[in-house]
Amino acid sequence: MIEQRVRVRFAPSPTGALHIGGARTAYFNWLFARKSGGTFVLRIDDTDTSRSSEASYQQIIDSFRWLGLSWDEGPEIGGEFGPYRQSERLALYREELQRLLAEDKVYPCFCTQEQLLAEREKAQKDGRTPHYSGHCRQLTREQQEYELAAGKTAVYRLRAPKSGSTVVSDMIRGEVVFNNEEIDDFIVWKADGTPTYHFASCVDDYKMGITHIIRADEHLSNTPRHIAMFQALGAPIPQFAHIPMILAPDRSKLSKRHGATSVDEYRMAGILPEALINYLLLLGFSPGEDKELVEVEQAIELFDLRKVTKHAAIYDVKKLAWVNSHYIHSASPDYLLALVWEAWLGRHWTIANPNREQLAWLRSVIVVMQERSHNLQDLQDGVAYYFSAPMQYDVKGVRKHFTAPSTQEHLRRTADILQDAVPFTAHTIERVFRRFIAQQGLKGGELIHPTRLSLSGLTTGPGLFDMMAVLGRVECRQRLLAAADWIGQQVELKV
RNA sequence: GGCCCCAUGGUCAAGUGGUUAAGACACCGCCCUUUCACGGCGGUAACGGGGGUUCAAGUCCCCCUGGGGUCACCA
Repeated sequence: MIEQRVRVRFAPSPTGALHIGGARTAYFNWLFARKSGGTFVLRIDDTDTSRSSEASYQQIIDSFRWLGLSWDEGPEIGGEFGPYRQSERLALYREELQRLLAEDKVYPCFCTQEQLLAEREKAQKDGRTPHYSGHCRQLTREQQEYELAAGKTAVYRLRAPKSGSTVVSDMIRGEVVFNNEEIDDFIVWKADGTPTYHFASCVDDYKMGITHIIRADEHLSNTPRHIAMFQALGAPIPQFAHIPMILAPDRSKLSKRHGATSVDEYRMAGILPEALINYLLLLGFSPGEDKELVEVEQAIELFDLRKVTKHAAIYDVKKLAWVNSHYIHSASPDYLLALVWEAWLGRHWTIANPNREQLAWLRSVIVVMQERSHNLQDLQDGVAYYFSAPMQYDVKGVRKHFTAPSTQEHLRRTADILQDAVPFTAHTIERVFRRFIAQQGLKGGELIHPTRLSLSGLTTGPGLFDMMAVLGRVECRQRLLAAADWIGQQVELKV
């Protein structure tokens, strides 16, 4: 037996954003291809022109690039089996349809939608599977010609096997047997002159030499249809692997009401692509050796389709958040700075072409904040006070740290002693601070907390002295005096 | 409704006839500490139910229950 080069594909339809379930399916395909030295094909299933849109096509492409899922053949880059958008392959489908028609493997059907609907409803009522009756299956060539000549519009159906059984050999589930009576003569060609998904997909898999079809569980029931389709086409039957679905926390199908469901939404929520792809790997697969944090390179090594679970997984945003914070913490400051750059620029926190010194300072803001950031948002919204003095002070903080009678005076004194910290580093600042605390007979927190609140307006944040070093002496002094003034005003207002 | 798939803690998930039933997230407690995080230590928590097979069943078989999918001129 000749060992065949692995060729897999992911075929999204551009009717919306790339779903995380789709992203995981794509990733598993990609991993399988990379691991086996095979080819990963990206194909766009846009036969449904009314629902497909250029915008969502673009969004899907962007999501793939963002996730780092590169394709070996597909839109934008081409390949020897192109084109890779089904809307551009119509002539090919038509050709295959003609062939199948000539071989009598497909036949025209003139039943109206009303007839079919009635049939279906009756079957439903009688407790039978709502299948096509086969009304037009018996039509002779002459009868077909007659109807066509009369100008009747036709759809085309596959002459599916009516007896025996079809065995789906699935790499994850083993052998799944379907009774062929369950497969009806499904439509392969619509009245509007375009192929259905089942037809286009199988023709493409055949023509593109796809060896393994790795797709979501929901297609398992469709597989005997596809096998019948491949047989009609005279195509080899690919290997199948149906991976379990991703469910919402209430075990229902994931939908908008469950929050973020698309790759794009996670990107906008400040999730790193490395984190999302890592989390996706953990859904339905266990890398083994108690590994949870697995980067792409290692994932390629560890991935094994046969070890994919059989049951659906519920996605857990908390764990995603944990994975994400790991990647945020271990990322290089420059990388993170690049990621927040646009946002910072938009807020005028930085300029388009900073000099070396300015860049170093921006980096220091990242450095001091990244350890306690869990996502990119934290690095965008949580760093405002480095760029401008706080507009207000945390209410609870004020009650707790600004109410002692001596606070106002302590803050002014602190502003003064900062002159002694030379150079102005976390180390020297702390030394000056500790000395002052000792002189005044204070407890550390009695000075540290009011200072933090004065400088950032917040009660939480990085180590105070690190934060002060980043802010700089002048800024610290101004903010401390401003806070002291503010406290003074509050006292007057009360009186 | 017919057919198909699935079933270990709240969630992800090891486990392939003999284990004190891993680990991670989350949660709780303690420690570290100027705050918040991080980190460290510890804890609560699971084989859906019922029948078999076997010396022995989370692991094999059957039934039930539950969940999911599919049966379109959507993909």
